[in-house]
Amino acid sequence: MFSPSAERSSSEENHLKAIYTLSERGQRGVSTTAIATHMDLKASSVTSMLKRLSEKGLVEHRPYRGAGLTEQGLRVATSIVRRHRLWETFLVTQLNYKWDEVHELAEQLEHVGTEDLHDRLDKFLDHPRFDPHGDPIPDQEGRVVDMVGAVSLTRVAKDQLVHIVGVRDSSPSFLKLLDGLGLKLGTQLTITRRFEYDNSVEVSSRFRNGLLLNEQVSTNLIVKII
Amino acid sequence: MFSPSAERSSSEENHLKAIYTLSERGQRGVSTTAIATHMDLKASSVTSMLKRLSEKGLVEHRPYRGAGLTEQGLRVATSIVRRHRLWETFLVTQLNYKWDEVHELAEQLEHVGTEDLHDRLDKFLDHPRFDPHGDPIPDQEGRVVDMVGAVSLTRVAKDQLVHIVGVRDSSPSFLKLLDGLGLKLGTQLTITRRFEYDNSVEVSSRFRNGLLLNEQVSTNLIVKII
DNA sequence: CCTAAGAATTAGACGCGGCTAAATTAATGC
DNA sequence: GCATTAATTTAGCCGCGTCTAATTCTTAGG
Repeated sequence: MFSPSAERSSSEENHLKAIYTLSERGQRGVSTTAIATHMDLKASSVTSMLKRLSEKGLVEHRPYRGAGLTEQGLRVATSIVRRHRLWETFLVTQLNYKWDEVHELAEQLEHVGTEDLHDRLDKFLDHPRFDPHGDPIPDQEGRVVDMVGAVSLTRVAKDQLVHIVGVRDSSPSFLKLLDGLGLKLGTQLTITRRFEYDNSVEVSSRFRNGLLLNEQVSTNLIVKII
Repeated sequence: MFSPSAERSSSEENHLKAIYTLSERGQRGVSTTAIATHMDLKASSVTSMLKRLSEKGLVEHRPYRGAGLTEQGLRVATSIVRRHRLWETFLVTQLNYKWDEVHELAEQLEHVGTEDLHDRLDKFLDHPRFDPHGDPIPDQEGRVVDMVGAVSLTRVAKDQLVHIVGVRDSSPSFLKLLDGLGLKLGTQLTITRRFEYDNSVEVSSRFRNGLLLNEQVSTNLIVKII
């Protein structure tokens, strides 16, 4: 019921991921050069890979005009991004790597094993919605927390009603802290006061008023305006 | 201070591992055919790899006479075995895989990343001495717990007299169970029957006959042939 | 001590995934 | 609307890691 799991090489998966990444900000039709630059390859190498991915039905390539992911290609790319972010989360939260040390490793681990492995890893990590860098982790169906309009709590104006959609720091200690404060995904709150002195904020939720959050905490809370 | 970490491919590492494995039971000088059979490759492929590994100083290859690991090759091979068994332990104890599902995955994971990653994984797992199959896990220096001939009870032949020298699972609940069964370090026993159905075994000790141990228990019992 | 069987190596091919250089197409400026 | 330039593709090469087929070495039997 999922990706036909036709054998894919690491390089193929990396190309799909690159197209995925580049088409997020940019428009449809990612240029060969853009992919090549992004992956530190020569354009000619990308062209031949696009041809192969096109034959596999993962990419739609109109020569000289750019490439985009097919429905199927999008599913694969999303899965790879998910794997990457899950491994980064694992490395940081379980193996005590620093957030800036994990990219290369995750880059390798993401190509190993089956979907099942990553579903188990996801479960083991308790279904994190954000990786250590604050990027959203797609779920099994490829859905991502809708980040449009999602910002760090520090960015929100006074009296604006928001709800928590994620955290930027998924360390157990931070999550434990939030737990202790009664803050969880979905909690609705408002900034009632801001203190310039240390950039701390006072927030109120339905359950609790006058909760003081220091800058570190508010920075790591991702919220969305309702 | 460790392996010069010259880039090694997965295939190179797998060849080293094969030579390592095959020279354990066998004598020095592993034949090309033995390696090829073990790895499901053609002999000619092995020959060319031996040549490459020889040039890298990891293998000593006397054409037509067989191959063996150099000092350096042995270090690398031991490291790969360590990585493999650590990943198997991780997959079983943390991701709830069954012991018979993890080999292929570990086979891939073992080639990823640095020594540091595996040292961290080792620490995370609390320095396990045995993998889920009861095979010993080499430490950072490549040393294996001094238990020549020590294996998981599951590996022991019927009617072979053994004694318990360790456990792989040192959780209170498991130790309590062993206590209840009258099994402790030093207890001598023999497998009297094996049941293919669920891989359980029936054992007899001096104090007790016809004790049925399920797979989980026998796997976690490390014994030594007397 | 010679030879035939079998093991091992060498020779030559191929696909992958990269590269360089040449050819081609699209786009831009005038 | 045409020429120049920039982007892209095509052609052809290379190393890795595999294979098959041909060749060479070792060895065991007689």
